[in-house]
Amino acid sequence: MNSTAEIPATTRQSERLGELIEERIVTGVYPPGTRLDEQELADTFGVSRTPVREALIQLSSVGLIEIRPRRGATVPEVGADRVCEMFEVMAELEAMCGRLAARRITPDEQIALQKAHRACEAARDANTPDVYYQLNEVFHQRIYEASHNGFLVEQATALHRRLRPYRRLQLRVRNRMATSFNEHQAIVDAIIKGDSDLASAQLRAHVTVQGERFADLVATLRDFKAGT
Amino acid sequence: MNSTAEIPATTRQSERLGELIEERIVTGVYPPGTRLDEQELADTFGVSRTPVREALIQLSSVGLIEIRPRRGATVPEVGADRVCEMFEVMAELEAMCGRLAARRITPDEQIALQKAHRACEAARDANTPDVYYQLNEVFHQRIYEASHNGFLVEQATALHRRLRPYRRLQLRVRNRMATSFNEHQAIVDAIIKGDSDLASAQLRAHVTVQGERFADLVATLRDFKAGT
DNA sequence: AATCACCGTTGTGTATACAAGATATCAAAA
DNA sequence: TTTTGATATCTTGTATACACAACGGTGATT
Repeated sequence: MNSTAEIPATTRQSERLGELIEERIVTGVYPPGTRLDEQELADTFGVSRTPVREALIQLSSVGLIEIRPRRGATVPEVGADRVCEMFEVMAELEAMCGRLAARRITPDEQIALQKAHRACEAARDANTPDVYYQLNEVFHQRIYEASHNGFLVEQATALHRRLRPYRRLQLRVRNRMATSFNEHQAIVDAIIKGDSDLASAQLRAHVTVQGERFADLVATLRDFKAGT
Repeated sequence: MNSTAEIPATTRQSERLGELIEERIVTGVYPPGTRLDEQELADTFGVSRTPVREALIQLSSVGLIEIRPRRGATVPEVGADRVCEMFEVMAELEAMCGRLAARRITPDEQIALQKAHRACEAARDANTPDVYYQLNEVFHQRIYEASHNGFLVEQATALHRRLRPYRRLQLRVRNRMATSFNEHQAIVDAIIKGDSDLASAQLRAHVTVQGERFADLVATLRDFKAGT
């Protein structure tokens, strides 16, 4: 598909380390509030402190961890309100992707988009939330690409990645797959039709509900906690 | 103004180094295509290679430089189309700020915004483009803050910073200050009025013209080059 | 004469050593 | 008993040393 596939075959350990640590953060192995000791990480991964430091600095500048001078790195307690803010921005980025995609999508990309969409449908019918979750990412990625704005694709992808753990929480919400798929359908229709305003609005709403669902979930958890 | 002013008084040399190098990149001291030799930078700033490397990695993950494994860091040739893409995204981010600001701005922030606006007016009347340029940044920052979305503020500020050198090119375009100020006026009116759609549209247009102006400038330069 | 291979140099990637600040512990005094 | 102060330890920040890959040049071979 993408003939400009770049396989840099990075020799930098710090890059690989960054991914490993990021993985452990988003999967909850290093929950919020965790102190990331450099020596400890170095021992864990069998390398020296140097690549670990480089990885931490990179993660820090992406916003995944916080580094306070002379006090080390910690996984930040991402406040629920913060996450909501991020969903708010995500909604707008996706809306922008949709708006541009409706105007710029090529025939090939239309096919790819519908293919991804039908794959989601299959996952819905099979009632396999995990698969649907995966395919959903592909679906959105297709829309990003159809915007024909490389910088936007990067930004949207990055934020999407960062929000992944919070989106994951909603996997098994009642009727989530069916609702999501119907929203996707409307989005695809709008894009194919070339209705940029509609596509934009649909996508914004689609993502915004996720943010609201997250807020609901947090509120529920808080009440639950308070109840005990 | 902001009582939560955080002055971390960073002890990390790499952080300061990052800013210094960034400064030199955006001001053209290290023009696109420059090879950034680690030892050379270390000597220049009187430190060892370690902090230099950390600074470079940070700049790399922000996208300001490119690091290819075993081949060192270079200042990328940011294609004109790439910059246009970034302006396109910037326009959308600013539009979002305006939309939210129109709904959420507080009385205090209204005052601050109008104050920044009047400062711009003074610079326009004094016909001092450099001052106007500075105050223009403050003006936009006020709008960001009025969106009451901290994450959005960060994203918008970061991209604004990154686009600064390209915006600077347009400083002395004919009537730029007067036009810009009039656009600002419309934006302020829309925000104060609470008309989020209008504020959003005005801001999007305001930034979009900057991107188009940049494109025009590039086209002109290309023609000029071809002519010689 | 042109091309390819080998070797030397240069510079990145990693490890270790050292310096300085921050935290923790323990003791002493209020 | 609590609080404060001093010291010890631990961790980060920086420098230096070493290993290895990439680039360039020179020489030999076709």
